[in-house]
Amino acid sequence: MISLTKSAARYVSKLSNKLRRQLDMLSSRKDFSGSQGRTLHFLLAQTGDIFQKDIEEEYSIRPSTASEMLKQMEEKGLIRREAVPYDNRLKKIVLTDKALIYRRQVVEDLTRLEETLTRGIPAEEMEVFFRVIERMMDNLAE
Amino acid sequence: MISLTKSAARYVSKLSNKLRRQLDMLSSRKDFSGSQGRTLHFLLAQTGDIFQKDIEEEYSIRPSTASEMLKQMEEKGLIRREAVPYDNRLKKIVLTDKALIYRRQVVEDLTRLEETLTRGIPAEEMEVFFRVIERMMDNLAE
DNA sequence: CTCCATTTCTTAGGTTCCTAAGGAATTGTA
DNA sequence: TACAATTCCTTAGGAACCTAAGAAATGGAG
Repeated sequence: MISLTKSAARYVSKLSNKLRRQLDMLSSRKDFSGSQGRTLHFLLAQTGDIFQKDIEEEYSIRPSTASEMLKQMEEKGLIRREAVPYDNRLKKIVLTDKALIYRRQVVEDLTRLEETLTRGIPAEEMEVFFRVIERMMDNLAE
Repeated sequence: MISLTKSAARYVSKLSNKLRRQLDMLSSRKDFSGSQGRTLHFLLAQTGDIFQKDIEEEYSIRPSTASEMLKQMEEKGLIRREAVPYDNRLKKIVLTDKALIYRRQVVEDLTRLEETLTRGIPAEEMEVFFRVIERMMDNLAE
C-alpha cells in the first residue's frame, strides 16, 4: 500500500476520531454522552453568564448541533435554559444541582485524558503545536 | 466568559470540525460526499491491492463506518468490491472508469485544501506538528 | 419611526461517525 | 483433524455533526 504524502488534514481528522472514541469511553458509564461531558466541563469552569453561542464557539459546532445537545442535557436535568432581562434572544445556560454532582468526576476524567494525550511531549513542542493549530484555524476562517 | 486552559483535545476537535466543513464544501457540487472524495483521493494514489481495512487504518474509522461508506460509493458506481483468490474474507476495492473522471479535480481540491490549511507555517514548525500528532496517536493507542 | 439586516436559537432532514452483535473465512493450537 | 481464536466485513440502531429554512428579538440606517 502506498501511503500518501503526510497530510495535516488527514492527521487532524485521524487524531480527532481517536479522541472522540476516548471521550465516549469516559462517559460510557455515566448519565451523559462524551460531548455532553465535555460541555459540562466547560460550564463548570465558568463564572459569568454563558449562552449557546459560547459553546458553539468553544468547539466550533453549528447552532443546530449545540441546540440539540443542550435540549438533551435539559431533558436529562443537567442544565436549564433561562431568559435574561436584557436580551430576549439569549438563553442563559445554567447548571442544575444534579450536574454539580458530576463535577469532580468530569474534571478528573478530562484532565486525565489531556495528560494521556500529551504524555512525553516537551513543553516547547506543545507551544509550537498550539501555535500551528491556531494558525490553521485562522487559515480556514469562514 | 472564562476560557479553559488551552486543551490539545479541544483544539484538535475544533480544527477537525472546521476541516470537515471545508471538505464538505469542496464536494458539494459533485456526485460524492466529502469523506467519499477523500477516499477517492486515497485510492487514486494506490498501485497495489487495497482493502477496506486499509481505509479504516488511513483515517482511523471503524469497520462499520468504512463498510457503509464503500457501499454508498459502490451504489454510485465509483468503486467495485471484488473477491481475491487467496482469501475469501477480503474484498479488493477497485475504482471504476467513472471514478477516474474525477481524478484531476479530486487531486486539485485536496491539494488546495492542504495548502490553505498550512499557509504561512514554517517547515520546521510543520515537522514538530507532525511529530506531536504522531506521539499523541501513540499515546491513545487502543 | 420604520424597515431592513443581523443575531440567536430551533426544527427538519441528512451524513458521518460510533458500539454491539454476528456471519463467514482463516489461522493457530491441542 | 478439530475447535477455538482471530480477522474481515456487514447490519442495526444510536450519537454528533451538518445544511437549509425560518421564528423572534435586536440594532441600525434612512
